[in-house]
Amino acid sequence: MVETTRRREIEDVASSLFRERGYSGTSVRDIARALDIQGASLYAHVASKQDVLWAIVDRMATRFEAAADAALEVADAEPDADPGTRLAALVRAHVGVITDDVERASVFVHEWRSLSTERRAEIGRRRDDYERRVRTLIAEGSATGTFTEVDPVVAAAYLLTAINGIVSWYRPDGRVRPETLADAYADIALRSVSP
Amino acid sequence: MVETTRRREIEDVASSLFRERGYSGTSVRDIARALDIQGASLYAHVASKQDVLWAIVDRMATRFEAAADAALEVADAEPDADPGTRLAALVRAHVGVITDDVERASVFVHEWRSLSTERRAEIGRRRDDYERRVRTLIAEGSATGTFTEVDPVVAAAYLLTAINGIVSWYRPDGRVRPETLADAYADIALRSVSP
DNA sequence: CCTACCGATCGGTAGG
DNA sequence: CCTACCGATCGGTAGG
Repeated sequence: MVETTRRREIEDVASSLFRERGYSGTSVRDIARALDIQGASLYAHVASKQDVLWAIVDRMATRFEAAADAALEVADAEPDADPGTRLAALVRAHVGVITDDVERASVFVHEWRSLSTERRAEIGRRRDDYERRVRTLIAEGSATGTFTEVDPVVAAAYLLTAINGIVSWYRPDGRVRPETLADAYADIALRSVSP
Repeated sequence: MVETTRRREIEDVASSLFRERGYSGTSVRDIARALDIQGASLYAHVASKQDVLWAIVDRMATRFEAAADAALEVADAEPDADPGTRLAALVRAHVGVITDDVERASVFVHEWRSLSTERRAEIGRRRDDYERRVRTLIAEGSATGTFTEVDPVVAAAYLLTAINGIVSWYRPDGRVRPETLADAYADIALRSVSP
């Protein structure tokens, strides 16, 4: 599957450039240059610049969804599963997806606005669904007294923008280890809704 | 000062477009069209597209700095000034600057990367200074036992990305009132570092 | 603030 | 994956 690895290389390079300069600020030639091929040659592998963006964003959306599903499933399997455990598991999973691939994660967080109208709408829906899960989780914790009384909409916005904000500063070769970060963020998040 | 108001109109329109489509995704003609003038006519008022971006970003940087200064000064004047009061005041001030002008704030948060090398470096320094103040505040609270023991770097990153994240979802005509938001955010922020 | 215009670059296609 | 090429648009200038 030469085709597949080349596509992946293109996505890697594009993610990195999109993160640095944005989708509009990155030309097809920029991507090609990073791969040591001619601009027009890129079209042997992709249909359009837009398709590259879509591949990155769609893949990451799926990854976030899957990670949340898996984390909540595990958390629910534990005998002492409460909203706190669930929220911590969700945060840890979300942070893990980001640190595992900051470049694509950054494109997902910031560049989905450059998607074509329909694709943008789809991602908008999926983001809404995801955010709704977080809100529900917080609302449940609030209702049972595990969490303090907060506006779930505001608290979820605070939480999600904080976590997604990792894409703006995290570097894999930096001082902060992924595991440490996941723990610290789960900790802060939990404390921020504690009574 | 006709010149000044026209410049302000240009900045208003540019902020709105830069927020929606990004600096690279916005053309000089887009800005001109929103003002009902010809693309080239814009150059009667501004030297370059880059200068418009700089005007917006520089103005907002100054506003954030001034708001933080004022808030901390007031907080320190109170007899029971402790790190908690100071942090709450800082958060409220920061949120206030954002809700007061989400469009420019959004450009400040997201588009400063499109600044020319030197200007980008200057804003980088000023952002670092600002972030350092937040870290110090958190570290002081940690040391005196007002706050829990946290990594000030990680906690400050969490806090600042959460607050700046307001630019990604806040709408002046939305459900959430600016004052309510400032209170709620100060509350969550304080709780997130409480023992 | 306008018209007329500039060279450079854009995303993408044709045809190998 | 390359060369050659396309029309459209880019930021910006000259000269009123």
